[in-house]
Amino acid sequence: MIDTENDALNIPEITGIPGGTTQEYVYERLRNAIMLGAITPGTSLTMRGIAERLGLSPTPVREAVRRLSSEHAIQIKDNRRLTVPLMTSDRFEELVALRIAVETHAALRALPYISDIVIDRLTEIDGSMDRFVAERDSDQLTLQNQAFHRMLYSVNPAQASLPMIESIWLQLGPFQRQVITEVAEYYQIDRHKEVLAALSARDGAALSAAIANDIVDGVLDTGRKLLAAEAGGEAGQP
Amino acid sequence: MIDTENDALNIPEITGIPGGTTQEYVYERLRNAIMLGAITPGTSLTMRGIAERLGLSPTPVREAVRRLSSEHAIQIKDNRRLTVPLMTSDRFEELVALRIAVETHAALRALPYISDIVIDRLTEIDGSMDRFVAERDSDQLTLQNQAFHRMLYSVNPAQASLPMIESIWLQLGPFQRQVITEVAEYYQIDRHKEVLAALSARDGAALSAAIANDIVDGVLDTGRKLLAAEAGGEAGQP
DNA sequence: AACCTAAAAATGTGATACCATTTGGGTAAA
DNA sequence: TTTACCCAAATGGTATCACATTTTTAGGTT
Repeated sequence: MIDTENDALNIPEITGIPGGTTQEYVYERLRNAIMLGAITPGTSLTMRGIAERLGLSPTPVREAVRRLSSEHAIQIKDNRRLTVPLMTSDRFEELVALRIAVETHAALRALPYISDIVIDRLTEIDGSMDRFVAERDSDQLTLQNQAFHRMLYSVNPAQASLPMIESIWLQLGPFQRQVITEVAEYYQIDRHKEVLAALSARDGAALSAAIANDIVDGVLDTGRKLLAAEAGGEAGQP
Repeated sequence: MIDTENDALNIPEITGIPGGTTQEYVYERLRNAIMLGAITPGTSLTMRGIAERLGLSPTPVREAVRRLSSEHAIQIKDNRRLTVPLMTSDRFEELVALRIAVETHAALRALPYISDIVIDRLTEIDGSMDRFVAERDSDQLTLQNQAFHRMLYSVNPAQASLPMIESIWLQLGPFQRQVITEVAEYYQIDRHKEVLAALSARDGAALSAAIANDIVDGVLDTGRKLLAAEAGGEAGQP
């Protein structure tokens, strides 16, 4: 019975959150597992199962699960079963549209605070992404891609939208990774370069368009293909 | 010592969440308290204090507090003290701008699904708001205003932005209520009527503008005045 | 053989107990 | 009077325990 959970939880150990609580550790570990697709959407888990698997008491696990549930990363079904929600075509389109809306907004709000130093750092991250593309390291690619966007939006000192953006990333998570894995070569048409150019020119309209293009090219198009393939090969939804 | 907490927690009893867990009850009750401004921003609370005040064990309280903390409705300071974050001018501007961005987006995504039945229901809610304006019942006014927006966005069956919108409401919460209380008469210039007109005409641009105007008139302008007054009379931030 | 039923195992939830850490206040010294 | 320090009280965190519900299994009935 718990064997299925064993399968779903063979997560790379978190490298060690320094002064964190156990509950934080569980949260980060589950979050990573979801992001990296280590928990196949649809498989059912139990809190006690996770606790036993991690050698912990149910208490901190329950808190972590509830947090993830309130971020819509985990579904608590009516019968006490936990699952990572399956992605449907409608939900996917909605999440991507929302991501574009919020991220272009965040980018525009960050633009007034952009400095050359920040542009340099962003360029650096973008450069490291090129290397990871060459090495086909999709985990690091995902990580650096997120770092790029996060740094851009965080330039705004009153930043309020980042938590929501991260929540969208999490919901799009298992998918986004799959997408990047399958079509890593796309990244050679690097939309981040357009973002950097728009930042240098302090051009809001161009920035907005570049962010939207980055999301569309990086997630939307390929995500649609994947969903279509899934629907063809195997029924994703009953 | 707990007297301060007593002061801050004289919350109207939740009218009874039917089959909910204790943790859910605490969450809803604290959430309401924050929304209605029953917890003065800045006053420090403790988990055990809240638990004792509510006659519960610390366990469900901690879970509820953590959830609220991850929604940025409660701040967990470094010294184990819980506070509702103080509103600053920058943060306020940022939250309102974000609210406009996300809510106009949500409205536009809902527009294709609008039916005459929905318009009727929205009109009904708007009518009840008029009555509450006359009665100066600002709590019900807040509630109905939220119901109006929530119903509009929920027409979209793949809705994904509502949780984020509610999170923004929560962060804006104590403030928003104060605003509505002070300037309830504003609502006679009813922007909701413009929203309804745009919906009837299935006019996206007009809808977007009407939602933005509703937020600007209802929150932004008066919120700015309030912040200015606070800054003048008493230092809100050191 | 199919279906209903009863017993047994397991699950989520909340209270309690225990521990390490922090806080606060009062005493002692300057 | 002020300042440094120390000890008791309180706090957050986790594990364990107890309980009500649910799920699963086994058995018996039609």
